[in-house]
Formats: sequence, structure tokens, C-alpha cells
Amino acid sequence: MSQMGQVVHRRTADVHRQAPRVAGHEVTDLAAGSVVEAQHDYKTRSPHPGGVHEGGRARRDVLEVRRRRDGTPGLNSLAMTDDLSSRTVPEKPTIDGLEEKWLNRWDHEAIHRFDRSASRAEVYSIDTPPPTVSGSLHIGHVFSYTHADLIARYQRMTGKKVFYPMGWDDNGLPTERRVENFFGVRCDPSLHYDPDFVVPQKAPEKKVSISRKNFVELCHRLTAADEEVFKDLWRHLGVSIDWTLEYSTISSHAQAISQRAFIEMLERGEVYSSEAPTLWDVDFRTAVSQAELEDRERPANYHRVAFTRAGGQGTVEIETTRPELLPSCVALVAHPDDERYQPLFGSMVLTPLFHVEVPVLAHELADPQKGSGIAMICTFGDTTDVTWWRELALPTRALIGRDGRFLPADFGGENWPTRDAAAAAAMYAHIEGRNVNQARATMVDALRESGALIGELRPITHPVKFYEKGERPLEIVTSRQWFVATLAHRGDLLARGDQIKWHPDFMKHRYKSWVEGLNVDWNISRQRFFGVPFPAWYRLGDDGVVDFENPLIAARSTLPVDPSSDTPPGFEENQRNQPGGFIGDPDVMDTWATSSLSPQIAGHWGTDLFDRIYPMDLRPQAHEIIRTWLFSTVVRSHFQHDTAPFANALISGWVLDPDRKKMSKSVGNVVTPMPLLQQHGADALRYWAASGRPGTDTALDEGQMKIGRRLAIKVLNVSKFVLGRLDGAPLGHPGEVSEPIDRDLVALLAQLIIEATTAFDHYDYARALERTESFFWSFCDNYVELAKSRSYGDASDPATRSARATLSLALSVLQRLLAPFVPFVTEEVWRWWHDDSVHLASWPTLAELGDAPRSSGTYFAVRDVLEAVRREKSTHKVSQRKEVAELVIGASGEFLEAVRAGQRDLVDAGVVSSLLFEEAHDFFTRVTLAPDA
RNA sequence: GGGCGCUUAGCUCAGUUGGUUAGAGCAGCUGAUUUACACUCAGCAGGUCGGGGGUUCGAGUCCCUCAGCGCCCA
Repeated sequence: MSQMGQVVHRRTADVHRQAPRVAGHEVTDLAAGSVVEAQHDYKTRSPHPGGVHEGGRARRDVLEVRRRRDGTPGLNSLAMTDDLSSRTVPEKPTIDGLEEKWLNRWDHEAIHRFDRSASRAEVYSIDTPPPTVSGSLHIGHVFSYTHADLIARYQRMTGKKVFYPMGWDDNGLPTERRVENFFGVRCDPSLHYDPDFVVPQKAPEKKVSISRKNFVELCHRLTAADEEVFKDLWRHLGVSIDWTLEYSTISSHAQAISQRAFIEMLERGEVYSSEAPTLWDVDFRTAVSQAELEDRERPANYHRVAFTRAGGQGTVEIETTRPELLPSCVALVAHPDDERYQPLFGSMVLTPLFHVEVPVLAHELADPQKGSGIAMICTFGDTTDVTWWRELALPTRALIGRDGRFLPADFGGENWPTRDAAAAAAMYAHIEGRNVNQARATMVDALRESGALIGELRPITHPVKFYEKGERPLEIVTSRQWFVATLAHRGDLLARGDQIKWHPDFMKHRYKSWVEGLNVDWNISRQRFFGVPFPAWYRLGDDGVVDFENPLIAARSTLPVDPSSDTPPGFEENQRNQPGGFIGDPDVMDTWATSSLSPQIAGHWGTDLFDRIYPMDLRPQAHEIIRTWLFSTVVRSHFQHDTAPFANALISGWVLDPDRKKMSKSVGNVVTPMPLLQQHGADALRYWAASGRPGTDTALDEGQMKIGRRLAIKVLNVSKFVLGRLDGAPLGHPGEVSEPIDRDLVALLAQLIIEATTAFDHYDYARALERTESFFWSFCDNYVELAKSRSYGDASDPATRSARATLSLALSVLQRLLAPFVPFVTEEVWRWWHDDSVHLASWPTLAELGDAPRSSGTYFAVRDVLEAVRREKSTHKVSQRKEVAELVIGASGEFLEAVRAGQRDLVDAGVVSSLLFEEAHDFFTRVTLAPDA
């Protein structure tokens, strides 16, 4: 299909392919109002026989569409009933119904199909964000995906073979939560699969426990349905995705890729497992990573607690917000420069109630301004505790379990030294098994009773770390997890960030500050159910001890595997969970550990396709996932392919509500896109979205959508007019453009092409739109009005031919420049005079305009005078068609010369009977209106 | 605490390496009426460009400073 030779000449060839057809005789017939039987292109024609349709057919379809618009619009309901021979200008064009018509037609013609044979140099590849389908659709999706589509459509028109896949991020916790709530179930991995399980009709009050396999089946079922809803939106919006490239992150294909990448990282030593303090959500009972944290301001109390010095003389008063962790205190810490505590460094103190001897240590992270300036280190109260524990080589006395309750503690035992085991154990008995709040209350009472609690509680507000989806503060729980070694490669990862072109540029700061702020390796294991399992098993010793240090890894050829049902190489299923046998890794991967491989998944890593699309050209995404998706993709690409994963990052801003407030579920100002899409139309929504520059937060503005709709209607109407004027002349030929005013317009058109192209090349679609739109309206209001009368002339008149050539050139260029923004209406009007899609037409080039003339000033001069005439008529409240008996123009000789060159059009457009010129220093006009008839 | 962005007409926003009298759309007001378009067209009005200081022949634009809003990181 795509031989190299054709590709090289594509632009030129396309122009020629279009131009002669534009100039062809069909348009003659078309202008006469009859329906044309065009040369049929097998690719673009429907299987319906014959191309001739009765004149009434189109009108009937319009009525059909209108009627349905009053009812419920449905994308699929219209099917292929539309008139596929569209090379006819309707009597009364309408934008209603265009979406159904062209979506079906585009599918039919497969115009967005990626050319699988294209070489890397010919390809423009897009790493589409796979949305979380269990989240709700919101207007931000429309915004960001439109931005990507604008670029995709532009690149396609410049001749690139656009690789534009779509993925769904369906694995992970959000899906589990949605399934739990939607069906009223919860996963209990200890249960056995029930093949006859039927979901409750109505979500029950109390959640029904089901097996992991049943649960996962429900996850698949619900995400499949959710994906259809999302897909419907993208399609309706006209996003030019190649739907044959659809993928999902829970598919077995994605799982195989994800497991392969994991195994290769493990082999290279970039991923490791470790038993370590981990940020833990006690409700979801899973570890979370640094990227999923958020600080929330929470009220708390400072408790001033006295420790006695081990020597017996005096006390040391610390302040803590977490007195319940006192039993796990392993040291006190103050800043090395803090003079108050320097005498204490190296000495020992005793914890109240538990009588544990702990050292007083120095560390820079202790904040002299905070509390009393000296803190207790517990294992573990927060991430600073972890840092102190690691850097000061302190013992581990973990208290909080995976369920958020206090674990047993063996006071007096090896790891729990105390001077009074009986007292400590008695005290701890009140706490064990309690949750954090209960333990705190108990501890405060006991401390107060013992006299160790000094003074009143001091209320403060401070930032507390939460899992972004969680409701209770994170705890730190020691558990075995898989980590990707990011910390050691921070410098490399920063350099990768510099290799990416960011749009807008300042967004790279987000990435940079995130990488610089990393303080733990990326934890990729989650103690959850619906995700990609680790392709690993562990040997069980004869004594039943698990050998985590030498995992059994799946053979590459067997991927994807599920270690809970598949057996490791060299073992039989009956050895599972048996001494001398094996156990499967029970965890699943972090969602980002798979979605960070979106290029590898979409591009089928390991096949030749991948080499044709990777590294990607574009990563479009929203800014809130820079630290997650973008960062993790860079990590994977750096390790796996020693490159940045994409050349450009196009970062969309937020959609704010009409009052410029951030949309959020709790405020209740989240806007769903479908009603807007149905009310204003896809072109209108896209127009609004395109006005939001990269990285700029943009207010939802229905007014802007209405303007988009007006633009679309104007495109219809002016196209109808221009095509109606192309009566019998050879069209669109720059050589025909002879009149100075026309040559000026072509010169301006050339300038517009340069501006729009440059803007798009810099990912500044908003600027391209603004320039094109403003030119377009001026073209309609001024040029078309000026050239109108001349265009009605005799085809043998060179001036008439010039007007028609200019109108058709400009129309062709403007339709194509607008095509990425308003794809439906531009496709409609383009097909009035072309067989092939505007979206496969070539992006306008200067070469089409011939010797791109320089502006003579005639157009601007004539326009200025015309505006003066209009002002005069408006001021006198008469029709713009009112005759001007005499128009005197005073201006410089040069200006008058310019006006003279276009005076015929001026006189026609302004209905001027007598035109006089007067040399003058300052520009003026004197308008004498004809007396009323 | 460190960083980034924003502040221009009632509203939403353009304004490119400094260069005439700061632009557009919407809203407002005044009108026009049908050989592309009333989902139209023409016109009018509306701004000491957040405050202060500086550089310059010249600042919405560059520098300093202050304030407000939003966000990122810690």
C-alpha cells in the first residue's frame, strides 16, 4: 500500500490530486443544484449501488435528522441510512445530524486506520492516556482529549501516518471500589470460587463476601460496560482514534507485557523485594507509594510528656501528637545545634509507663521550632521516623498491624527491653487490639494519671499524610514489598525530563520538583485483587519458612501467569502451600506499574510495530498525573530502552467551573460532558476546548460553545455560497488570480498558512485556531462581500474568473485549516466538492498559492473605505444596501492608488453611484446618501 | 519553607524579540432586512493593562518590590 516513493511525494501529489477535481466539471453540475454522479472511488463509496439520488432525498434526510434531534439523539440509531453521495450542496444546510452521518462514514471508510507498514520516520505516534474507566466521565476528558486530537488531525494532514491508539486503565483499586459499591460485594480471598454465583438484584445493605475469582469476574464485567460509555464519548466527540488499536491494562496482552518488563527489571537488578516500613492504608489494607500520597491539614494536639533521665536526676519533656506510640519509642532526637539539648546527647532516658531505656540522639531533621524542640522516635509514626530509624540505626518495635490495630508486644522479651516488664505489659494490655484513636485516649488517661503528661493539650493544625483515595491517615507498617530502584537514578531521570519538550515549557518544573523530592523507592506491590499479579513464586522450606530471597520466576514463554493458579517451573500444583513446595506471590502490581508501559502495550513491544512507533512523538495528558503516569513511564523507558519514552509532552490544564472554581465531587460542581455534547454539538465543544491553551486552566464557558456552533454554521453557509459561485470556471488555480484585491487576499492567505502551521508545529493549537478563525470571519464579512458582485459576472471575464479562483482557493484553505477544530462541519462542506475526506487532505501549503503574491494594500484600503461607508449608513440608520450618491475619499496618493485598483468591488459592495478621489494628508471619507425614493 | 503560573473592558481572553491612539468575542446599547447566512449583518459605547518604584527617546511587554488568586513540591 504505502510504497516509499509515494510517501516522499505525498504532499505535492495530494495537492494535484485535489486541485483538478476541485476544478472538475462536477462542480458545474453541483452549482446548478442537481446531484452529481461523481467518479467513484472504491474506498470512499458505500456498497449501496448507484450514486444518483433523487433531489428530495437529501431534504427528507434533513427532516429525519431534525425530527430525531427533537427526540433522543442516538449515535447508533441512524446506522447507514444516510445519503452517502454527499457531493451536493443542500438547499438549506444544517449542522444537525452531521455527527451521526460522518462518524458512521468515517468508520466505514476507516480514515483513521494506522498504516501498519509505515516506517518510523513517516509515523506520528501518540501515547494516549488510558483513562480510569471506573472514574466518572467529566468535562476535563473532553478538554484534554480534544487537545490531543487537534494535534493528531494536524499531523495526519501533513502526511504523517498517525498512530493513535486508545487504552483503558481498568485494573486497580478504583475498579475494586466501584465493583464493591455497585454490586454490594467484597472480596474474601479465603473463599472458594462459586461458578453459580449470581449478583444480588439490588446492592444489599451488608456487602456479600465472594471469592477472588468471582470478584475479578465482576470487575471485568463492570469495566467492559464502563468502557463502552467512555468509548461512546470519544467517538461522539470526534476523536480520531484508530479503534483497532484499543487496549486495556487488565487484558492478558497487557499483563504479559507488564510481567515481562518486571522480569527484565528484576534480572537487571532494577527491582527488588524487601521487608521494610511501608506507607499503609489501614482501610484498603494495602501499601501505597509516595506518588499516591497527599498531605491534608488536620487538627491534632500536642501532648507534653516527661521522660525521666536514666540516671534519675530530672526529666526531659518532649511534645508529640501521637502519644499512643509511646510503647514503640526507640529514642529521643533533637537538632545537633540545639543548645538546650546538647548536654543530653548520648545520655539515656526512660519512657513513662513502659520504663524503656532509650538514647537521646542528634539529627538535623529535628526541628527546634517544633514543640519543645525534642521529639520521640517511634517505629513508626511517620516518614521522618523511618528516616531517623534508618540513619541512626535504631531497633524496630512495630506496633500497628495491617488492620490499623495494635499488635501484641512482648515487653520483657528480646526485642522489647524494659526495666519493669510487668508494669509495661499491664499497661500495654489496655492498648493491644485497639485502633489508633482508642489507644490514644487510653494512653492520655494513663499518662495524666501517672503525672507524666504535663499541662493541657495544645491544639494545632498540621499536615498529615493520606492515601489520596483514603479516609484515615496512613500508618507505617512493615511488610514485604517489591520496589523499583528510583532513588539511585534520580540524576538520570532528571536528565530524561530535560530530553522531553514540554508544552508549555514551565510544566517541566512539576516533573523536576517531583523527582528531586523522591525519598523512597517506588513501591509497586499492592495487597489487592484486581491487578496484574507478580510472575513469581517462593519456595517453602521443609520447615515451612518462605524463601523470599530466591523467587521462582515464570518462563517468558508462559506469560502472562497467575501464581495463584499457575505453578512455577519444576513444581506440581499439589505442592502449593506445602512444606518443601511453593507459595505464589499474593500481591498485584500498582496500576501505574502497568500503565507506565502504555507505549509497550499499545505498540506491541517485541514486534516490528513497536520499532515503527517508539519512542512516541507525543504524550498528551493532564498535569495532575505528571508525578504518576508521566514519571513512571519515564522510569520504565529509561531502564528498559535507555531513552525518553516520548519527544513531546502536551499538558492540559484543568477545567474550572463557570465561576473559575476547581471542580470537585464534594462541592458538587462537576460537569458531565454528554448533555453539553448533545446540546451544543461536538464541533462546538471542541471549539471551546481548543481555546484553552496548553497548561492553562480554563473555565467552562457555554458562551464559547455557542460561538463554536456559530462558526460551524458560518462554515456551512459561506461554503454554500462560494461553491454556488464557481459556475463553470476552472477553479482554484492560482494563475487565475489576477485582480490586485484578490492577489492581496491570497497573500494574506499565505501569511495565515504560515502562522497556523508554525503554531501547530509548536503545539499551540489555540493560536492556530484564533488566527484562522479571525481570518475566516474577516474573509466572510469583507472579502466575500467585496468579491460577491464580481463573482456573478461572465465566466469569460478575467476579473470574474479571478474572483472565483480566489474564493475557491480561500475556501479550500480555510476548510482545511479549520478541519482539526471542527471536524464534522468541515467534512460536510469539503465533501460537497471532494470525494475524499478533508481529514486525509493535505495541510495547506504555500505551494498551492502559486507565486504567493505580496500585498499591494488594495484589499486593506478598500476595506477601510467600505467600513467608513458602513459606519455612515449605520449612523443614519439606513440599510447597508442604501445607495451612496457620492463618495469622496481623501487620502495620500499611494492610498488612493490602492483604492483605485479595487474600486469596482468597492462601488458594488457599498452601492456607490459616484466615487471621487481627493489627495489629502489625513484620511477621510465624505458619504452622501441618495435621497429616499 | 522552596518553586511555578496568573492578575488587561461587566465577563472570557489575545497582545510574538519593548515601537503609532491597547485588541477580539460575549454581554449591553442603536439600527438594518431576505440572489450564503436571523444560529445574520452593520454600528456605538466600554480599559489610568493589580499597586508602587526603576531602566529606556519610548513599557501591557524588561528589572525590582508589594499585594491578591491558583497550583506543584517539601
